[in-house]
This record gives sequence, C-alpha cells and structure tokens, in this order.
Amino acid sequence: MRVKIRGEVKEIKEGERLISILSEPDIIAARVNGKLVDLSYQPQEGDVIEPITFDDDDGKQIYWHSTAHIMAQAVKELFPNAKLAIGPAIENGFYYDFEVDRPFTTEDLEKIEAKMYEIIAKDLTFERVELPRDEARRMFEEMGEKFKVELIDEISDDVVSCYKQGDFIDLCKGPHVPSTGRIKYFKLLSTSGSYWRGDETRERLQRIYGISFTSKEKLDHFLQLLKEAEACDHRKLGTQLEYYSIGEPGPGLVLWHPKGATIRRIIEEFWIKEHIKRGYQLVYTPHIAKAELWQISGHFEYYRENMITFKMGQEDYVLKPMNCPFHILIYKSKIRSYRDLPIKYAELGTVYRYERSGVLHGLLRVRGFTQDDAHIFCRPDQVETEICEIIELARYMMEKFGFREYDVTLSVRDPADKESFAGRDEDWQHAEAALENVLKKLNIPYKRMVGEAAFYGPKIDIHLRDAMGRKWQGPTIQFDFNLPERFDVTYIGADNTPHNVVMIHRAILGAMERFMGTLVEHHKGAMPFWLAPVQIVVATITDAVIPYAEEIYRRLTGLNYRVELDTSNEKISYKVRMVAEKKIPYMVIVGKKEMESRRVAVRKRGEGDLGSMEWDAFMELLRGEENPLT
RNA sequence: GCCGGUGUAGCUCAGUGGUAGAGCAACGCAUUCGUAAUGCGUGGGUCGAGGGUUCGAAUCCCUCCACCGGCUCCA
Repeated sequence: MRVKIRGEVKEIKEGERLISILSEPDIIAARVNGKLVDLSYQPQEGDVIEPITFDDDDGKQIYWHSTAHIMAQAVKELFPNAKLAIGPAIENGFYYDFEVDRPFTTEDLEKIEAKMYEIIAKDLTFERVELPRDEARRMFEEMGEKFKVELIDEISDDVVSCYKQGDFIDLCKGPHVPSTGRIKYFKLLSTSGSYWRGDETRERLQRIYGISFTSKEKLDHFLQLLKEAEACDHRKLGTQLEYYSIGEPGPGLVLWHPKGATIRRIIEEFWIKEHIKRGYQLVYTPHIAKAELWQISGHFEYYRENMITFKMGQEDYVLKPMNCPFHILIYKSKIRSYRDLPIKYAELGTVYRYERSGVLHGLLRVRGFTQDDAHIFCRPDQVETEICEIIELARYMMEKFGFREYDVTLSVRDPADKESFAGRDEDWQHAEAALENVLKKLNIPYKRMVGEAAFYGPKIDIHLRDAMGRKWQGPTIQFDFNLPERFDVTYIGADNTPHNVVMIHRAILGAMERFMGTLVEHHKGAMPFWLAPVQIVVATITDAVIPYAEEIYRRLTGLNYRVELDTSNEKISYKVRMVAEKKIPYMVIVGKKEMESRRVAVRKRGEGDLGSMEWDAFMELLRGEENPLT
C-alpha cells in the first residue's frame, strides 16, 4: 500500500498504524489529507500524511489539550465529586473547568500536579473510543457527568468520540498525543471562577489554568517571560515613572501627572495635526445631556446599566457614555447637501461609563476616559474611500507610535439571525462588502467574525496587546444604521429629495487612557524621543561647572526640548543611574573638561556613553531623532 | 456582579496574640567627586475602614471598601 509522507511516496503494510511509521519520539500526531489524527490511525491507500510535533501550532494545541485531560484525570482521582465541564487548549496552554464542592487552593494545585506526574509516569495510552450517541449519553449519565450529557444532547452525529486513558474517560473530538508519558514538563498556573457555558446565570465552576512543554528549557523560558512581563506592567511603570495614578479619586478614574500629561499632550497634538490634514473638523461637546437625548438615541433602552445618571433640578441627566448623539446634533443644525459630504467631526471626547467593578484594569479598562472619536457622515458611494482613508490613518499613526503588530477582526452579522441586527439588508451587504474590500485591497490579514457585529452595524476592530499578551481593542471602525434612523439624519440629494446619510463611528487610538497603557507596555516605559516627557537631563560633575550647565540647559530649552537640570550634590554615577531608571533618552554630562573646551559629554539611552562632542554634533544627533510632529 | 488572592511609611516589602520595622525616597550635615547607588544623622504609620473575641489584635473572627488573577460584561 502506498501513502505519501512528508511529500515522499512510501510503501507501508496494510493495517500498520502511524505510530510505527512515524516513530520519532517528538511526533505526537499527524495531519492526514488535511485532517488531524492520532498516531493510532491506520493509513489508507493514497493518504497524504504530514507528521505533527509540538513545534506546529496544531501540535501545541494537541499537546496542551492532552495535558488538560491528564489534569482532569488527576482532579477526578483526588476529588471524586468533581464534575467535568470543558477543558480546551488556549493560546498559551490550557484550562479545565470543574464543578467542585469547594474552590481549589494553592495546596490543591500542588497535589494535582503530583498526581499528574504519577499519571505521566504510568505512560497510559490515550485510546480513542467511538460510541453510539445514546450509549455515550447513558454512560456519562451513569457517571453523573451532567455537563457531558448536556454536550452530547447538542451533538447531532450518531457516533461520538471519547478518549480514555487508564480508567478516565472524557467526551472529546481529539486528537491526542499517543500516551500520557509524552507530556514532559508542565505547570499549573492559576485558578479562577467561571460559569458553565460562560453564562452567569448557570453553574459556577472552578477553572485551573496550566501550560506544558516538551523540554524544561521551554517551560523555564515561558515562566521567565511571564515574570519579565510583570516588569512591563503599565500600572507599575506608571507609578515608577510618575506618569499617572489610577483609582485615587475613585475606581477606574485616572489622574494624569505632569509627565503623563506631557506625553498625552504630544499625542493629542499629533492627532489633531493628522486629522486636520485629512479634512476632519474638530468639535467640542458637553459632558452631560438631558436624558431625553439618550432616549432618542436608544442608549437608555440598550445601554442603561452602563450609564451614570443624575438629577439636575427636576430633570434627569446623563453623564455622556458616548459622543455620537452630540455630533449628530451638530450635523443636524442645518440642512446638508450631497455636495457637503463627507462631513467628518472629530473630538477628543471624555466619556464616563459604569463598568462593573471586577472588570476595571489599570488604564486599559476605566470608568472615565477620552475617546479619540470621530463620526463620518457620507453618501453610500463615498463609503469605500472613507474606510480606506481611516485604515490608512490608523496604520500611519500606529506605525509612528511603534506598533507594528496587531490583530484585525472584521465583525459581520449572522445572516441567519437578522432579528438581532438593526438596519436594512442592502445597507448591511453594502457596508460589509466595503469593509472587506478595503481590507483585501490593502492586503491586511484579518479574522472574519460572523455574528460579532454590533447590533447597529458591522465593524473592523484592531487589537493591541499588553505585556501579558492580553488583547485590548484600540482602533475601531463601525457602521451605524441605527442612530441616523433614530435621529433622522439626512442630506438632500441631487434629486432634491432627502436621503439617509451613512454614519461611521471611528476611533484611531481608541481611548487616550487605554492607548497610553499599551504604549507604556509596548515601550517598557522608555518613550521614543519625541514622546519622552523629559528628553534630556543635563548633569554636573562638580559645583564649579554649574554656570556652564545652566547655559546648556537654557540653550536646549530655548530650542523647545524638554530638559531637566541636575546640579545636585551627588556623584555622577548616581545621576547616571537615576537617569537610566527614569528611562530618559539623553543625558548631557558636564565637568571641567567640557566647560573648558565648551563641549558636551553625551550619554544615550540604550547605547551608553557616546563621549565628548561639539555642540553642533550633539544638535545633529537630536535632529536625527524621528519627530512626526514636525 | 461572580470565584479566589492581597491590603503595613511616598515606593518596594519584612513582621502570625505582648512597646510598629528595613531598604529606597524626603529633609539636614559632611563630601566636590568623570558615566548604573558617597557617608553620617533626622523626620515620617489610626498597620484599607468599621465592628467583634481577648487582660492585650497589624496578627484571630465578621461586615464593608479597594486592588490583583480569572469569569461575565465591553449595545
């Protein structure tokens, strides 16, 4: 019998299993004709077989998923009352959810780990068992595994697959590694609460997260990265570098200290400049409005639990959670012609939302934040051009801030579930096509998410990552078919009749707070020269050179650099250390030699001592620093 | 909001029933120094808040608040 392995035709025996053909110990599964299978698979004539190791992405998923099964077996042995929920592989590792009598403790994790080592040492085979649906249902019911029964009830196939190792069996599609001994190094990382099916009205479960690797080096490396990521945490760095503080005035409320405020101001200057260049008109709108406005917009109906409301006199008021209704009112302040479009209103608009207490997270999830918001009112024929411009603006700005990697998602509606989405079919089709066309035209990789659209329209979201690899939504482009309808937003067409305007919400940075948080983590607090709140520190070696240092300081501030002068009575090594810890890009050190020769000794962040140089050479260096503002 | 953890000086943390500690920072004095911490000294705390147990509570118990890791949410 002939099969193709790694592109080469091989002769194999009938009934032979993959495990004897692909016997290298690092091969854990295989892809046969594009489908993932266990190594117990018996190849058929003409199969195209690719071995899979841990180094494949699919291989990692299989490896982690198998580790999850081992963990579940250990938990069942230690806690026989535990009910199995689900235990998938995730981006980094795996988890398994259990319903248990009491939450897991740290000591429990140690015991579970010990039990897992026992299971691994036994090198139990992962055996695929295919059962008729009814039989499997009966079996799990007898075992009291109610969640598995619920899952089986939703499977429409006649046969379901389970995997068995030792006397542990779990409902599972597979594939798995051949035996438990293949799992070499693992670590249980944390526990947390969760809900069955992610539904907070259903059973509360306990989740254990873990990760595993094929070598100790890989595991140690991963744990090391986790530790290092903690040092990049924007909450820690923000305090250390005196950029901002969070939560002092109340949970989720941010104080921008002078240094953080400087960074923000520069970001805003850049933002304003780029927007004006592209035909946006800047507006300002109030922080509060009568409840009536939010009733018209529908926010009162759909967004109520997130809105902060209060009474002013007899009237109900709302602290604005969004800027859109205000921009619409500006648009509607007069009749608009098709010739006026597109109209693009932009605002750094501060909004307040009541976010549930458990979701707040540093600067990345707050209750008061400033969106770099804009609303584009245009004709249907202008949609594609506008989307294209927005994406290019987003890419341009991301690039200037040093973000080169991000994840793009296109969220469209579920065509089978039109009930959940407002607006006309043709509008949706047109908008979704426009978003998708632009992504394709600009050659941007994206993930299409069916059913993930907002109820009012499809959207493109760009996600940035924090130091721990968590994704946070930054730029977003959203169509809105709902608000123009509710507010009756129109323009007069060439045919002299009113037409519905197309409205696009968009944010490039997302929110100043969140953007600042990701920016700090991305640069590990070391802001690029143009953003650094302090760009240069001038430091003296002895008191005798203070006048010369002051002269340097004045010259630099006169050139609009942000400079600090350090004439303190400390050794130069101490001053160097302080400047390095504050992650300041340049340090100018002046001593007697510099004063006498009228030169400067320059130290650059990341490069160290550049030695003594002429003033002009230093100027040349500074001018060589990128500055998108000029 | 839910599950678990944590909360001591401006910051980082030690202190598990018997008089609140260290390092850094701040302040003072000495030192005037050449590229990642000069030395000595001084001040600084209702131990997150409230209640309880106890002769006595930072420490044990209860409630609340905040933060951390997740879950859920983020129209």
